[in-house]
Amino acid sequence: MSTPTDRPSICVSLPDGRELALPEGATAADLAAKIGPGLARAALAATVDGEVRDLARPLPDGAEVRLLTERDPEALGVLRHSAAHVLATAVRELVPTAGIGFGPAIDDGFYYDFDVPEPFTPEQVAAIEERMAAVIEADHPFERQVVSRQEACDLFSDDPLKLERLGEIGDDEEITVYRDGPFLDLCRGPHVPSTGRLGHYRLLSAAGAYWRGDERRRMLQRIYGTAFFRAKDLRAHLHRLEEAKKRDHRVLGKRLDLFSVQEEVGAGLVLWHPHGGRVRRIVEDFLRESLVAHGYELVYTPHLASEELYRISGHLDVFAEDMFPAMESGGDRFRMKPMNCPHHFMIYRSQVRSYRDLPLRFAELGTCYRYERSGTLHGMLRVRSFTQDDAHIFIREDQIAEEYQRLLDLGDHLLGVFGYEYRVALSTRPEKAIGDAAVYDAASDRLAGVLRERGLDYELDEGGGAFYGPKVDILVTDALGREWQGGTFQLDFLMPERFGLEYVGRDNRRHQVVVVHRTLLGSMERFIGGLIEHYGGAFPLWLAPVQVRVLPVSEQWEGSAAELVAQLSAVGLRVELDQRDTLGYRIRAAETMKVPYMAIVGEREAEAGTVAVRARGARRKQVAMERGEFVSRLADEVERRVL
RNA sequence: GCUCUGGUAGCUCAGUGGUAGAGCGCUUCCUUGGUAAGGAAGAGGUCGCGGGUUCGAUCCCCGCCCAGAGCUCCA
Repeated sequence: MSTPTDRPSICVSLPDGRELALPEGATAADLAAKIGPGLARAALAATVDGEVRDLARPLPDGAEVRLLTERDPEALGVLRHSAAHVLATAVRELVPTAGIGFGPAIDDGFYYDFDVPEPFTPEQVAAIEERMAAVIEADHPFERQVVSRQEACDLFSDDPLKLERLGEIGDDEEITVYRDGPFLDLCRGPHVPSTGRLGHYRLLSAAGAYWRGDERRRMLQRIYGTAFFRAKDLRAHLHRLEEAKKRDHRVLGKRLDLFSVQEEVGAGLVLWHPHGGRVRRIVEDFLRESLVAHGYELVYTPHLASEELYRISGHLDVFAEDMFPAMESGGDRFRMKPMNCPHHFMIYRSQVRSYRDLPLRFAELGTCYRYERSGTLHGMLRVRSFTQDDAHIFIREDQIAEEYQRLLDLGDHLLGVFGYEYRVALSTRPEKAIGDAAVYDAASDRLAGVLRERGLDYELDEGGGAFYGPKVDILVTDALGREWQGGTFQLDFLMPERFGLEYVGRDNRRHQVVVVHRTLLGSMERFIGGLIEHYGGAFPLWLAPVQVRVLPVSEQWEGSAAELVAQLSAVGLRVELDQRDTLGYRIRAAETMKVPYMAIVGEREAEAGTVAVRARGARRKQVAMERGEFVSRLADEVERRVL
């Protein structure tokens, strides 16, 4: 389409379907200006036919253009990537010899990797952050320039990291550099129009990171930061980080006396203290009860096995590094078990199974041992000895869909009780898959069908499945909005073959079973570590290690208080009598230990046969209650597992 | 495993080349207290472990162990 003017023009379309004519060479910024001065000020970047671009780039004729302001989620990534450049600008000004790695935007902010002789000190990071303010103040425009390979090589001749990256850019790709004031970077962009658009940012930490994420290569120094459009959002983010620190299960685990990890015992080996043990036992009891109700058989298997077992499973070849070394005894070699699967397979194999027996569901709270690398250990969340809520389900191929329905029912029930939101992901056949691709894909399709049927808006991870079968993952979101692995249901077509797991069909022939490996909570360690953070240590009544503290106002009322303790214990409540020091002191102690209820007994209560009930966090808003009513209310709250 | 930082009383931490301190907690005594710390006294330490330097090391140096942040890894 051409217009009868002497200036050639282009036409672009907007998200609302409107079309606008612009002079040839007009940029997205020009477009914004044409639409209105407000948008011209607010625009940060644009999507052009779906690709995010700088505002300053000329628009192609016929493009679909969407102008991005701080309201668009894509804009935040652009802002953060630009913040990374500002960070690098500041670093270069303070340390001119610093080599420049990569500086991407990430989920919660951005980072930049620098090649410097010494790690950054906290003082340096503070100085860099201050320097960034000057770069922003200067309001340098981000200038994009397309250069030839030779020009780029010349520009970055003293920066080997950039030259290496340059070498990887194909001849068919455009090489672009971006400049903001003194800083020039090899970068694909896009960026906000100028450094002045950065407002609310914070540098968070500095630590080593391998160049290209490869542990065989040199270590660079990475600085992490975050940036937002609004001060409020930055504040909220920093607050969330603070909150996460306060909820750290390692800190709470110590303060609430739940667990410890001690040098003399060994790294990654968790000791469950009595109160942690109570929480675990309650979770386990609830889990076992749910499993039995869902048709599982509970099995038990030893903590170690002959190495031969792992030779059959094939794990010895692939995962020997991650297993504890062998123990020799009487000429046999034994290993601490790194997983329960082979043991359960041996139980399955111990007799001839009929198609009528299937599905067969073996569940075990199975303790496993894996020699995780020292740097990966983390409180209860990454350990070397852990108890999986493991199960192996043996089914016929035609039972896949129904079994996954049951699994999702069970998962939904369990996670709901703990107050977790979750989402689901399906991982399908990777390149390296073994066996019949058609069988794999048919199974994936069936799983997808199940998820659709349940109305689940699942995420598809194409090619993310294991080489032996597709899987469905449950990803839970905790109270702070963080995501955890919340269960995985893994189909396996390989192990049945390796172990010869068969059933006799209606046709009186042997057929291979299909195995589902599944865990719902993961491991007791990881799950309860996660629960501690989810609840911030304030467990709901049904899980709380101590549910009630009875506090006599003075020694005089101890007898009456003891009667109440007996009444509460009689219905199975976990109750303590606290008779130390002053009442104020004991209230403070109960709050600190996050005990759900305080039951106070003084003259008034002793005489009236009542109790003054103060709930955790309720300050002075306490209520007087008949004792019987108090007991039955708590019993009911436990029974219904109120959150 | 790698880089950096750290390890002092049960906990949180201060401190020093001449064998060590606080607060909380614990024990005992006084107080019998009505809603987030009443008062006093006392006990409690191989200053992570092993070497080295030094007249002398908790402190300086080396190795190891453990922890933290990040990287890498996670059947």
